Amino acid sequence: MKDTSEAKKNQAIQEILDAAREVFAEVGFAGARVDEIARRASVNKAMIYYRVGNKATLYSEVLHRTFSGIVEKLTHNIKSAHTPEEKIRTYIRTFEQTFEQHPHLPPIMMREMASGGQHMPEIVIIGLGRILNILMGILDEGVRQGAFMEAKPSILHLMIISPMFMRSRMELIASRRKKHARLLRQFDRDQSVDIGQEIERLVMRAIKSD
Amino acid sequence: MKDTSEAKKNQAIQEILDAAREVFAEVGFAGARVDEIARRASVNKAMIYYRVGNKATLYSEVLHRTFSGIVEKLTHNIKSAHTPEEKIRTYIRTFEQTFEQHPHLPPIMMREMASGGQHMPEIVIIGLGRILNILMGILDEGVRQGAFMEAKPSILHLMIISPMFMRSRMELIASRRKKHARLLRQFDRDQSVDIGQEIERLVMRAIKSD
Amino acid sequence: MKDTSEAKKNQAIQEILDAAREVFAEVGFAGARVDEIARRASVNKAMIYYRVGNKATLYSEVLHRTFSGIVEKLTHNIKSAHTPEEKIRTYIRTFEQTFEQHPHLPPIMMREMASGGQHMPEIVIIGLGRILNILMGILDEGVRQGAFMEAKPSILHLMIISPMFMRSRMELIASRRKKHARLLRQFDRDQSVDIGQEIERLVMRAIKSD
Amino acid sequence: MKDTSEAKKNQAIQEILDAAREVFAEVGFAGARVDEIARRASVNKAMIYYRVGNKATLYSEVLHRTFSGIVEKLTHNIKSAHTPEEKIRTYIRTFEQTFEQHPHLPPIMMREMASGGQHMPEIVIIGLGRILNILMGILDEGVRQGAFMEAKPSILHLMIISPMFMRSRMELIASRRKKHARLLRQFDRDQSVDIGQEIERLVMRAIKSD
DNA sequence: AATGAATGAGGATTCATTCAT
DNA sequence: GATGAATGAATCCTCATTCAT
Repeated sequence: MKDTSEAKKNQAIQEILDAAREVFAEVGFAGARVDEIARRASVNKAMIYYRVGNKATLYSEVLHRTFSGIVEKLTHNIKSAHTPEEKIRTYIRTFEQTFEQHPHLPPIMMREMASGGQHMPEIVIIGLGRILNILMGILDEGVRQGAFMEAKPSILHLMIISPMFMRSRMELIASRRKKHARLLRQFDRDQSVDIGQEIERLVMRAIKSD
Repeated sequence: MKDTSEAKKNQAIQEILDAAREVFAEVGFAGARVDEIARRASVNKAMIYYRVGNKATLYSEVLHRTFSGIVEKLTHNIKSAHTPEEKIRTYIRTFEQTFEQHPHLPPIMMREMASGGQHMPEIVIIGLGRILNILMGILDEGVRQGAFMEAKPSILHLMIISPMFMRSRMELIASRRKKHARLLRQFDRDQSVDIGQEIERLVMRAIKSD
Repeated sequence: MKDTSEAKKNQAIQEILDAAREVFAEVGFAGARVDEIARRASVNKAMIYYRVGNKATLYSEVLHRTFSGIVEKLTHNIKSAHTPEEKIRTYIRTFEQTFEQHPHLPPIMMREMASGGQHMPEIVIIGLGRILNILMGILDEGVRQGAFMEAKPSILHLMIISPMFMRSRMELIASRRKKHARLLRQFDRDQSVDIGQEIERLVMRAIKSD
Repeated sequence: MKDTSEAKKNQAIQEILDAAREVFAEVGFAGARVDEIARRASVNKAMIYYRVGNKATLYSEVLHRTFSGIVEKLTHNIKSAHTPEEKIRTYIRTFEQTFEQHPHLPPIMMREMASGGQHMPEIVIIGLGRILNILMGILDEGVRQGAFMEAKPSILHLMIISPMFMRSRMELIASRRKKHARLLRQFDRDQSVDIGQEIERLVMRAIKSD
């Protein structure tokens, strides 16, 4: 009995947060309407306040859930890689998979960055620090082994991550602007390529020692 | 007389658009308040409607002005470069300079991308096409001359542009979160480096033929 | 068995009404929150509706219990007094004691008066009539015996009762406004005096025949 | 031109504040509806926010205006009185007149007192201090001249003021409860008397030295 | 009997936009 | 032409009350 009601409650919360995530991803915090979130979650608007809280709480909760687990996944995946090169490839592919599985993450993150991370919970900042630490570790290891040239981890990180962010959005734009199909032909041609693969290829060439 | 009033009128419009650009850059379209724009432009709110139009018009106008001229500048700069390598370097540096001169451009662009380019005027899409064409031209030329490996222009473009977008935001976040200074130490260490230079170095290594 | 459950039920009702009285005294009917009452009574909110009824019922019930018994107590106390003077003194002291024992009564009464007695149950009006009748009886007796001057019972009643109401509130205000301690020094000096005693003294002087 | 618009603006503010005062007097802060205030002021609801501010500001403004000027009026009136006895009479009559002219004052004040003066602006507290100072001065003067007995000013003040507060409410209740006319006969009989006069009579007897 | 869940009906406040002069 | 005034339409949030078990 208790299990059922507990589960039902959690499901309601989950549905609310899913809807919220969707809406925040589409239109951002300021553009989001609590009514719309309620509609998509198929719950009464007051339910949102009852279960989760106000719009700001809703947003924090979404951010929190959106970014949690990434570092753990990354750490875990990299453990199975042995050489620095393999680790970099894993690094890239892990992010690629993450964004594929969580397509709402890039727009939310991009908007957060655009607004100077005003709502970004501490944990995300800390997570970012840990991610960069991991990358730095890999790069240092590679340099020590004579496999890599030196490279600035934060910039390399951005060269890996942000094209993926942008790419997912480019595809959305292209799909919405049939009218500009011809203009975006170049993109379309490239769309066939796996972005992760291309980034991997270029990054490896960029950092491998000669 | 007419000149004076015409000039005054244009100056008012300019001030409105400058204020609008600032506000849109900071908080996005949905977060922007017409009152705030009026306040920053030191004009009466009704003046905005009288001279420019409603919020949506204001935004289009800002987008239009924000992205105009970029292609021309790029084309012009690249003309002075001779080898494909020099042209790529110019390509990178031109964007770097553009973002330095127009710091509001990255947040606006990022939000636009996040929202699927809903408000993006046609001219921006077209401009993007032209930019990619330029890059494609340089790459093809490089390949023909045996200087470059093949590379997907759209992804390469994103690897150049988007780290610059993100980087400017990272700095903002770091400056606002003194508390996380230690966590962002890695960034700080890198902040001393010129991002354009590092991107240039990595990109050149990535695409140069062995 | 039945006794226990009956007792438990009554205790729940009592706790609800105590909490309600407290809340209504603090913030009035419109300001009271059913949630808050439930919280203070340590019962489930639905319990209030189940056991007592809606907010209005809750309030009537509180008013009813708050004012019940006063007339009886007054009648009873005055029975032990013999001379009109003693009776007046008893009248004053009985109210003083009542307000000491039921500190929530003055604020509730004051708000009721402020709102024109909209929620005042009939019984309170009737009780007031009886109280005034008692006072009138005492005064008439005193006049007949040559002990008192004539005086309007309703005004005399107010001169006795309402300063007590106000005084209890003044003390609350003074205790909350440490900042104005100096300004309220006059009050503080007087706070040491027993208000009942001072009222008694003044009232007796006012009505005693020369 | 400017005069007209300025006057019109002030009139709008005045009408809003008048309506607010009325509503706050009737149902208190928590019970007041901004919609209702707008309706009574015959202005658009947004106008209230534009001209005055939110509900809390509205209330402060009302309190401020309600209590301002009382001390000045009292001081002024008492200046024309010469003997301490005359001064006390003037004291009483001034309050009586004030409450007659501002019938909304008692309910607002009573509710404020009931709620522990939470919204009471500093100026009201200060004003109260000044009023008590005045009364204390009169009493001291009377005692020095051998005209008065000693009496606690704060209690005497309450014996003067609070019956007036209550009396005005009693009349309202009686007028609303035709049903209890018979029960309130005692009041009705007294209603013919001027309360100020009766208070004056009783207070003078109470404090005059024998 | 008891209670966690759910919600309709407000209620305060905001804001883009228009009006009137 | 320029602007203070005015407002309708949201939009967030609350709260008394009812429901379902």
